Amino acid sequence: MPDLTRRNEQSRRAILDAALGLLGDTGYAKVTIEAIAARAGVGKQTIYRWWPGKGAVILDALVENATAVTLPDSGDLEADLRLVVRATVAEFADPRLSATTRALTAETLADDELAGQVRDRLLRPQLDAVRDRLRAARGAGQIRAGADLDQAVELIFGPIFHRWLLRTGPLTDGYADGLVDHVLAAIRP
Amino acid sequence: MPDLTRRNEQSRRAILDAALGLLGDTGYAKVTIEAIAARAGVGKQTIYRWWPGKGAVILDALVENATAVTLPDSGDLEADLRLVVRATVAEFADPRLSATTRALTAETLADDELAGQVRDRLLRPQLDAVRDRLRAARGAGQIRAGADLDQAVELIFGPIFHRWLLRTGPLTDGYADGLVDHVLAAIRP
Amino acid sequence: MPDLTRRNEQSRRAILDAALGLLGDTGYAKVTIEAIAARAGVGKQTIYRWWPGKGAVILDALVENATAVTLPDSGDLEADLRLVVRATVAEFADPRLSATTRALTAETLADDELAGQVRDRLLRPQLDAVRDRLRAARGAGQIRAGADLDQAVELIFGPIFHRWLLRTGPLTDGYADGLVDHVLAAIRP
Amino acid sequence: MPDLTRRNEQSRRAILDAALGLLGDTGYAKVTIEAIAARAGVGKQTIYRWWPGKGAVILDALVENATAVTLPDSGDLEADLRLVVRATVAEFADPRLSATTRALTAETLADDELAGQVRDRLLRPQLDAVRDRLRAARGAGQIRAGADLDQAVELIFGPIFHRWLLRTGPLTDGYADGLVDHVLAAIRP
DNA sequence: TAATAAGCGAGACGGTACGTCGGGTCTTTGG
DNA sequence: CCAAAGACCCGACGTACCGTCTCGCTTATTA
Repeated sequence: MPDLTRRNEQSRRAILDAALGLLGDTGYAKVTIEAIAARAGVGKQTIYRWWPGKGAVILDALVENATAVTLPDSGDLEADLRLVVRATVAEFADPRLSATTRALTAETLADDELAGQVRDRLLRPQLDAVRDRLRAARGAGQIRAGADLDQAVELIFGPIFHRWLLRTGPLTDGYADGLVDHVLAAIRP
Repeated sequence: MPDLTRRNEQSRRAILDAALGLLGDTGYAKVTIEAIAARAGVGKQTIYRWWPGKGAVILDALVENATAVTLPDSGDLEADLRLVVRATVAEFADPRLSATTRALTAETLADDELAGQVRDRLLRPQLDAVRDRLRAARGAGQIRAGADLDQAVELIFGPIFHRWLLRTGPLTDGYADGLVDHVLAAIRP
Repeated sequence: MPDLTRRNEQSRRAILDAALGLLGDTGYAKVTIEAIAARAGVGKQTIYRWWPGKGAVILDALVENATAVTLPDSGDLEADLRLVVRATVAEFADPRLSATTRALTAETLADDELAGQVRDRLLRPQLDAVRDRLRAARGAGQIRAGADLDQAVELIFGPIFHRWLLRTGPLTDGYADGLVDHVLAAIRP
Repeated sequence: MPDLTRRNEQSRRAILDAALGLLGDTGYAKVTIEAIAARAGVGKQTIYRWWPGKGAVILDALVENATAVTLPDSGDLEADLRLVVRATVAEFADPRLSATTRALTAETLADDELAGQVRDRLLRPQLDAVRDRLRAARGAGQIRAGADLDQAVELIFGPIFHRWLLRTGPLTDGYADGLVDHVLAAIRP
């Protein structure tokens, strides 16, 4: 196994940048290990040495660029939720960002190990942030005492994901607000 | 464009059966056009003549085998919903059925045209059946008058999809029931 | 076996014309049974019903269009030979005519039966005409009494074929005349 | 363009050997790039990387195995020529060797570039050796001073080729000797 | 003058090979 | 000993033709 201390940081960055660049420029189908290597000016082996496959590279690239998610706690649960949900919906609606998610989801479907990594390293922070905000709201009595917070979180993000994958409707602020309304109705005391 | 009347029904069936068989026996990665053709005892061209790609073949195979979905209307909305949701959750939990869904979802991510077909021909009937049941319930005053039924439907299926894709929790009857509770809470008067 | 009396003359002509047309227009590589059928506005089966393969079609087309060869007998053997040899050389030098010969030769290399047909139906008349002229010359004492006329004929056409296939030199009147000189030197008394 | 220094010599040899082996064992029609690759235990790409097509592979194989041709100069031109011509005729008569020549000739007919290569790399040495011997003979006054040596060479090999392609007669020692007689008669002083 | 048989255009069919692409591994050469 | 470069074996891609096989339709005998 390779010695992490000898890893070339320049190559690492070039590979991650190339992966994201290709995703944005040419679409998911054209993103191959060979293309990443070529765009990064790197040998294929240098990719295989440090990552198990294309999906892992993309995941690393996204995790690297992901900004820490922190939900505001203004005291007004509805307003706070509206903020995250609108942001999330906008992200899925953006073709650029959507492309990377699409790519990663595709890899995920054929690779259980990767699926776990994506869940834990990329999505969990986001989901946990929302759950923590809900927990605070529950403490404040704005939510039913017995409400299952994990399920509440999925009640928010599941429909977005569903609508994005199936294109069953628009991904707009209006949609986001409606979703928040429904979810709140489900968990309020 | 090929003349539909001259199509060989035997080959058509053999191809769809081969596609499903391979998905069940060897897993998604091994399902290639070449393998389907070989297993069906058919020339590759016969597949390309009638389908644009692997995804379309799988879709046709699933649509062909799909049983018409009809929701019971026992008058008890909660009981009726519990039934569908439990069934859906069980389907996603079953490794065999899950494999085909996984395969189709992967193709979907790289092919917008196919995505639309999957939505309209495979999922819509299921989603519409649920929506119709909800409409009846709304007529009976069991649901808020102003409730958005489409969003309600997504509120049900979205979380299941999400949990299935991300493996964030078990897909059990208990989960199904909890989900129904939440959704009902969101849309009841 | 097909009934010759019911053969459609129009189709037969269309096929032969299409074969020659394709050879002239698109080059040998593009001449396929499918292309011939398409250009002739004919079903593939109509070709396979009457000919064993592409080579046989081309052969028939050439035989049909071939003009009867008759060598003049002016009494002057050298002049008479010069005439045929110049004509033959010119034929091989012409890109259009050369293309069909090339195609036929290629088929010949993979099909012994066809090779015999080409020899007997297409070339023999030409070769025999020259041999007959030589026989007359031998009678007139212009050629050695014991000369092998068949070999003499090959001595004329062999080098032309060789030079044409291998492109070892130009195919001009000058070349033709030089060849005649050499051959005559070989067989004169 | 590929880097010649990195070429795998083992693969190269295996490919050439496989090509010749297939030609000998199964006949020309079965010699495909796929078959060569399979028999050589090599990826198809490795063939396409280094050769433009089947013909070029066969040519290389033949050139590699060709023994340097050197004509003896015993002082007796007739005896020396008889030797080469008999050997050449025997080569064309041998079904094994004939098969490769047939294959190469067929490729040649559809590929001008290859035709030039065959001429220059495979046949020229043979032809030049004979021409050199003739030149020596001319120096010794055994041949007409003004004789065109190139044409003389074609006068020898052309008829052999012609007879081989058209199967107009047997390829025996007797034929070879008769041919030498005629050619010598044509160029003697 | 029907009926019946063949040829016909069309093109789907099971195949084989094509030439290309990308996967993941291995090797060479140079910091 | 990492990294670039890229050759290697492999497997699948989508395409082109092969030669065979139905399909209806037309066209000529034969009853």
